[in-house]
Amino acid sequence: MATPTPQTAPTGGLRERKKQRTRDALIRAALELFTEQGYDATTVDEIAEVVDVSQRTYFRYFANKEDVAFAVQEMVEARFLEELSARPAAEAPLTALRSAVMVAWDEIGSAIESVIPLELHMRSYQMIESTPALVAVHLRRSSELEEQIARLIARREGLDVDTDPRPRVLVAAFSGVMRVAGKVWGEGQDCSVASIRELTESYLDHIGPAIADDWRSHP
Amino acid sequence: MATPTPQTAPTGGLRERKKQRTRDALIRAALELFTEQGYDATTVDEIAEVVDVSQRTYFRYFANKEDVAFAVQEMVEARFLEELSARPAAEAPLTALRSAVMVAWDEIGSAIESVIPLELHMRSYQMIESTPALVAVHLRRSSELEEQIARLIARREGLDVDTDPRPRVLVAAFSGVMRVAGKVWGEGQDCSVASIRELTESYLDHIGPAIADDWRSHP
DNA sequence: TTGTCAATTGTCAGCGACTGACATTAGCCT
DNA sequence: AGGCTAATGTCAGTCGCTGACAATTGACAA
Repeated sequence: MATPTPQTAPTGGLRERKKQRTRDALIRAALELFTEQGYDATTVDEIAEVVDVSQRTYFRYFANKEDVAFAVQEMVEARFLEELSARPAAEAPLTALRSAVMVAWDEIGSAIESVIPLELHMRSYQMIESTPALVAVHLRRSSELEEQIARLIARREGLDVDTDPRPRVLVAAFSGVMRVAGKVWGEGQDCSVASIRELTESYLDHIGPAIADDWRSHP
Repeated sequence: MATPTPQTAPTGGLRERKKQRTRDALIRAALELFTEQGYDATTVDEIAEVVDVSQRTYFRYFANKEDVAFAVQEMVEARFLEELSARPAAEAPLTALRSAVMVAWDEIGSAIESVIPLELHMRSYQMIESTPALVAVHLRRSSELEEQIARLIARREGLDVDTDPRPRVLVAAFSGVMRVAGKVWGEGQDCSVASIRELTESYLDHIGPAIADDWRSHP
């Protein structure tokens, strides 16, 4: 109580660095095992053994077996939110979302590399999309992110999310499209960053026309 | 091999009726326990005990603890798909989706009552929305439904889902909006069927305007 | 009715995810 | 060096879930 708020050493301590290393090692080991032998065929004990820690320690870093698969995604999402907050207020909502995604895709690469090889991350993404248990978690996480995005958009436009349905509706539509783009990408061959960037861009361009009623007159 | 395909009695057998009764009893018991004490606080053994069957038998009817919570939803979804297939080809895609939802909402009530009280189903829906593990499963199920809907829409319009992105994009946007409507309803007070019907209708009306760029000029 | 066949269920053993409790180790700070 | 506390290991136990095998029970023909 009387301590000057020591607060677990800001950054410099050996302890902190060691913890970070263990965490990164767990992520790397987990993703490697998941992508090689499959998620279900991998046990938490295996992951812990590779990193040479006890199973109990794994569960002190990650709440469950699934969470470790999304540790990198979490970084990406945080990056996207930052980018969205930084978009000029003059941009229309959908435009701001689109721009933020594009900028984020260009910048996250290096951030990811600091934890795991980018190629491993790409393979992990596809692994998630083809593992029912992880698809479910991924969707839930996405919907939580949507709520945050909706609130950001509402703030930009000076609206209240609980009164005006447009922020949530727009974000719901936007996210749905993003998800489909990611899914289609995962099913395709080209697993490069450029590929998903293009696909995303193309799909976002279709959102307007798809809502319009007369598909037959605009083929 | 030489048998004239007996195939587990079409409908009339005592065996079939008994199975159906057990299944319904499991659903009812599970939903009652889930809504009363919470999903996590309920064990599969408890559910089985109420129905007076072994835990093993429960798992012969449902693949896991989560599935039983969505047994009724499954009926509703099947009903919606039927309704959508029956919409006249002249209707525009988004219009057909909207109409199918509305008609489905008006008709499923009685079908649900044949298994569990409608009020229990409504409470279950809110229970699902407030249980992270179930939210995840719900979203995954929804996304699988989306794929089916997209293919239906594509067929209506004579398109190929793998070539033309519009069916999936539209359905993604549509489903996102539906989900938000359901979520907002779950958080509100009025848990009647009429209430969710109206909310859905209203939210679907906003999808067009929300995509448009100039929110500030149309408050 | 009775006996045979197949479907349903119960029992049991066991794995893997996860958690609380407590002992042990190891960075940190004076 | 020595005490403090955070991080880790160990252990026991619960719960979800599954395979294997035995017991029961409806279905159907002789």
